[in-house]
Amino acid sequence: MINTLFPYKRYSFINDSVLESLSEEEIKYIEENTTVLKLKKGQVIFHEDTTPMGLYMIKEGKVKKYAMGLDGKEHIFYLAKEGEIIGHHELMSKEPYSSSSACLTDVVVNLIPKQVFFTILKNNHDMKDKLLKSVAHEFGVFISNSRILAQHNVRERSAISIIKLKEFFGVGIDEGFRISRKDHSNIVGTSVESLVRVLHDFKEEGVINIMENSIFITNMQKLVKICNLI
Amino acid sequence: MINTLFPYKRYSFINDSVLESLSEEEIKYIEENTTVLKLKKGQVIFHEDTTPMGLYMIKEGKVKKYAMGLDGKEHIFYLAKEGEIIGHHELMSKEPYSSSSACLTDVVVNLIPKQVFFTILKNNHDMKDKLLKSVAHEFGVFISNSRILAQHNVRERSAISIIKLKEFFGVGIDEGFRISRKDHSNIVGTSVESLVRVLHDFKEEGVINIMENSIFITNMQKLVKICNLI
DNA sequence: CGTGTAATTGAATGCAGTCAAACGAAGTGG
DNA sequence: CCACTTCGTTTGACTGCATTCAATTACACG
Repeated sequence: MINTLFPYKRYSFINDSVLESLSEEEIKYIEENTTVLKLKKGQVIFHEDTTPMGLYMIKEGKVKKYAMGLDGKEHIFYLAKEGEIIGHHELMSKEPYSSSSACLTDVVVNLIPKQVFFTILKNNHDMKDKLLKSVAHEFGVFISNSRILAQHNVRERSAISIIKLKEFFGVGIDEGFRISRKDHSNIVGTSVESLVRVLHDFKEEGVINIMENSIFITNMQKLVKICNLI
Repeated sequence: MINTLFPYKRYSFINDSVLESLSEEEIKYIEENTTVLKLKKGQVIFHEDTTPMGLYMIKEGKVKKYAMGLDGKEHIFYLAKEGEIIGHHELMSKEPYSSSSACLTDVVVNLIPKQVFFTILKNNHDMKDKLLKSVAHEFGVFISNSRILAQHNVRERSAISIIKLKEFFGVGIDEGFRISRKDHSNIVGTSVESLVRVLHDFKEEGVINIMENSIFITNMQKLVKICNLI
């Protein structure tokens, strides 16, 4: 709802929580069987191609989901934050992780062992429905992302990323967000240098401002126009 | 299982059927409430941004799922064939279609009205599980596709597409498959001209052959190498 | 204060897209 | 049956966006 000009929902990283359907009892059961992990910025939560141990609930911090490229370059396709769960796709499809997850900030996660997860899922059909709905929704978001990657140039993708990141970091008006150029360029799907050049242009054009490495949007309307969406 | 050198499963279009869990009774119920549609090559099954009416079961033929780009160019991200269902994501997420579907060949589909689908889903938890598993699996495939698009060049993506298409069309050794350059280029994510040039190169290098517009793989090992995967 | 990492800027290369035109196949109507 | 049209495919030439390599500047941290 940040901006009615931007087709927000379909392009957003944001996902509804599927954990609302849990009863008091189930929450208690989960809490008793959960391991709390405190992770530092940069640490990997799980690695691509490994076997899922359970489900991760993010309690604090921001997380990136990415796939490793040939040259060691990361392809970041999803950002998750407090309240979201990660690793549920692979748990459900009973396949190895198709991607890796790592911490963008210091993070606190709860690891729910897979037996616990499946026990709850077995009885809680409401949660099953929510999961189904959630995954199906993410699918639509993913299609949008994929299309953006295929059909927009670096300048447009960068503009889109800035709006999505502002929303993701949940910053208000007159607030900026901070992300490394490397992570940012891996979200946009370009090189660090190309991103830097585009950011430079945006600054010159008066659509953003960069202070202490934080990005501030100064002209949202113009930025949305640059996205060239719809 | 076409070729052990190619990391087949994770990149394939192929998806398990979720319809196996249906009982005799349920199949009868579906058949009584189903509309059979006969569609010509090129016809659209459903349009992006419209409201789902139901679920489509493909009885005969091949179907492309795609999203429209700015310039009217299609971005094809999934191919489906006999036995598969399409439109289930949007039905489950209760959102408008996030993509369009059209016929690559003449097609026969069964349209199962959404009430019928939901009635069955309500009682058949096994099918719900299978759907969940299916969508979660497709998600992994999708991540792979997205990564390929982001990190491989046109030559590599073309090679990958040829192997996937051979598998999709289910042709044996010494058999070719036929697809228009336009559709093919929209799968690869490039222009028609660029694809043609790459195909020309592949032919000269002896990895494929083109006869009567059908593509034959003549040196799979070399083709896999060109993919530059893993 | 020095050292390593991140960010920025410059220069050069090349991949792939666009535009334009030729060619081939298939279908239409006179 | 042939001229005509239309559509799909192919090839050529040109252009430009974005990557890569290289060098410099800014910044964080011990």
